[in-house]
Amino acid sequence: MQRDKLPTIKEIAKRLKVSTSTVSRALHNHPSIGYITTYRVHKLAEELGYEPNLTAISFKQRKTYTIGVVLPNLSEAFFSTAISGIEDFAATKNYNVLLGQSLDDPEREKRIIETMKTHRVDGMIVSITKNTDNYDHFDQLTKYHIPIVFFDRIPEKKDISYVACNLESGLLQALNLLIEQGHRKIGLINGPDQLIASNQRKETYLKGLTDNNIKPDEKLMVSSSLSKESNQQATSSLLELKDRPTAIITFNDYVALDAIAIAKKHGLVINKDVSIISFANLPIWEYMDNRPLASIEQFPYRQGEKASEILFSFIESQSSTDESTEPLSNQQIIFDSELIKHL
Amino acid sequence: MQRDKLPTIKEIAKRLKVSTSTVSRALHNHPSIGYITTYRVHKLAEELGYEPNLTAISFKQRKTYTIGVVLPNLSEAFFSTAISGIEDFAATKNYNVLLGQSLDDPEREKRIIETMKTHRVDGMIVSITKNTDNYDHFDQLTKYHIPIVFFDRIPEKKDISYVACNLESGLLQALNLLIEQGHRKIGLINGPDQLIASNQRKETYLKGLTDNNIKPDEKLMVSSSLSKESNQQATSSLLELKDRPTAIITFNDYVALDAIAIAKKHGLVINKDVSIISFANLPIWEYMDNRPLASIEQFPYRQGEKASEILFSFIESQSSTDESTEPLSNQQIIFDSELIKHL
DNA sequence: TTGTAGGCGTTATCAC
DNA sequence: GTGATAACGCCTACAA
Repeated sequence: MQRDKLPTIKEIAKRLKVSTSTVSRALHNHPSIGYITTYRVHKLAEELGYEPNLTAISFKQRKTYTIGVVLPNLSEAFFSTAISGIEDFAATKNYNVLLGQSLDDPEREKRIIETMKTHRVDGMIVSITKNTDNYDHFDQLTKYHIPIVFFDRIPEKKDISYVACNLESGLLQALNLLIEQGHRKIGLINGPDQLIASNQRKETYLKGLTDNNIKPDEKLMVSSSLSKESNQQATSSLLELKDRPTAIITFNDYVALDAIAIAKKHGLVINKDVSIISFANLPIWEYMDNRPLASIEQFPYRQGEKASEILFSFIESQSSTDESTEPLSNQQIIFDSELIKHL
Repeated sequence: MQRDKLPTIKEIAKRLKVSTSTVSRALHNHPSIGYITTYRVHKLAEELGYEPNLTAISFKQRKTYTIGVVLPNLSEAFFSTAISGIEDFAATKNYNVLLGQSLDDPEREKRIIETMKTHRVDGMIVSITKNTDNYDHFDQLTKYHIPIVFFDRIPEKKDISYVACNLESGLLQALNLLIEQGHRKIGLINGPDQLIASNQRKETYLKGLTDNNIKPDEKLMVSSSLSKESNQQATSSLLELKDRPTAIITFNDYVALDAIAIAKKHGLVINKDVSIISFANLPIWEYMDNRPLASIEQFPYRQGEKASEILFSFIESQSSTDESTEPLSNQQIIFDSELIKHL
């Protein structure tokens, strides 16, 4: 009962009184198999409702037709959009996507990577945890020849492939826009110091100001741990300066939400008394009344697509029988962020 | 090079001059294996960095330790939250999650279901497409003894397991709240007629009104295809009635966003001139100035958890060797929605 | 054009 | 306690 056998290649072979290899080849339309045989096999397969057993194929071929995707958090629009891009691309290759959420917990991340490794995924796309500082579990993957493409949150490590977004372009556009509009005191609410993302923002911010002959003011640069309270406090500290900024650039949209709320509490009118520009992760600013002047867009969907594209180039090169081709070298793709104004 | 062999049970056996069966048993701490042997096996396995090959195990055991999850759209907060619940639960069982997005395209849904079937997932959680009207691909799953739990968007079909949310409770609370506040002309912007979800809303709406001795007014009930334009048009049609509603209940938050925008264009003050209540799918109303008075919450995370729980009860009952236990019967769980006021 | 046979890594059923 | 062996479903040299 439990074991009412599903049709297999063997079954078809038996009924047709041919060998399993013939059936296998016929099903793959191997040219060496005669037309009639091929036809009969296909026909019977159809009748029996035969479907190849991928677990057997995976086992035999050492390929699972599955990629693993590990992201910090699916509930962030940035990541859920990215995974759409990944999933779409994988679908075109007839691949499935094994999903894991690290929830920014390095231990959990490690566990996920490991179970995906035992699943023998053909490749992985990973956006690391905020706190990942040990990359051993990633190195382990090379042992299994599992290619990995990092994405957005990438480790500080040489010889890896990744897709990320260059915050510089968008941020410089943002600064230019603000400066054009006459702003001279432009604040920055940055993220935690240990994040690369924070450093990038800070450096570009400094560069953008000095390029425009504005002397950066230490007091205008604050950090937030990205909790709501911290965001609010950072905003307050800026707005309560006796020489308060007339524009603020925030680490991301969530910070912007809190900043906007606090600014309003201070009786300020958004984008009039204080202009806000932030790094995009929300899809619905258009619906909000008090929204940033503009967002620095990072194109998560396209990034996801691109990461998949690179990953599949590895996967496909691996399975190419051509032994002579040398291994593909790592690729680092950096998208330019872009300033999108909210009208 | 390509084939630098990974350590296997066989390798360990050879080195230790024992049989593979001994190694296998030792690794599982089988009681019949001597303490010393067990120890030596574990030690060598560790040294070699042995890791079980799940593809082989899946093949042999007819279990993949993977569940498939098919959702219409990950970029909707409702679903991305739900999948968190599913993923968390699966993780406790050491299961992986194979993800597919149907994007509300029945063809795509069918394809996903099929590839998951060939992957031999141990079970599936599915929220069907808006347009799914053929359930053959689901029936196919029973052939492979793949249990399936439907979730939120469930097919009209007997003998299935599902987890869904009873909209009635929350919607009645919403109506009561509005009526308490003195509203008598309460509009409904519903979704497409063919959706069960729309019918449920409509029926409950009618019931809520009549229970409160308010005679439903056909003109106050409109439908939207859920596109932005359609939402706007539906809202306008309500607001331009000479006897316009003083409160509107919308099909979901996205409709509410459009409705609010249009209401403002009509010069109305939200929740003063016209109160809005909607079915929740957005996480960030708290940041918005013009937000609904309240949302009808459907607890996606908990629903996802519950769906997983049911699914795993099936999965685990299947693998129980006890032949005598009769198959678990289907379960239908219905959560109560709840009205959450936005202060 | 088709068949034979071996093997992928693991577990399970017998034996001993 | 431990070992031999078959089996899971499929693919692929190698033969014929």
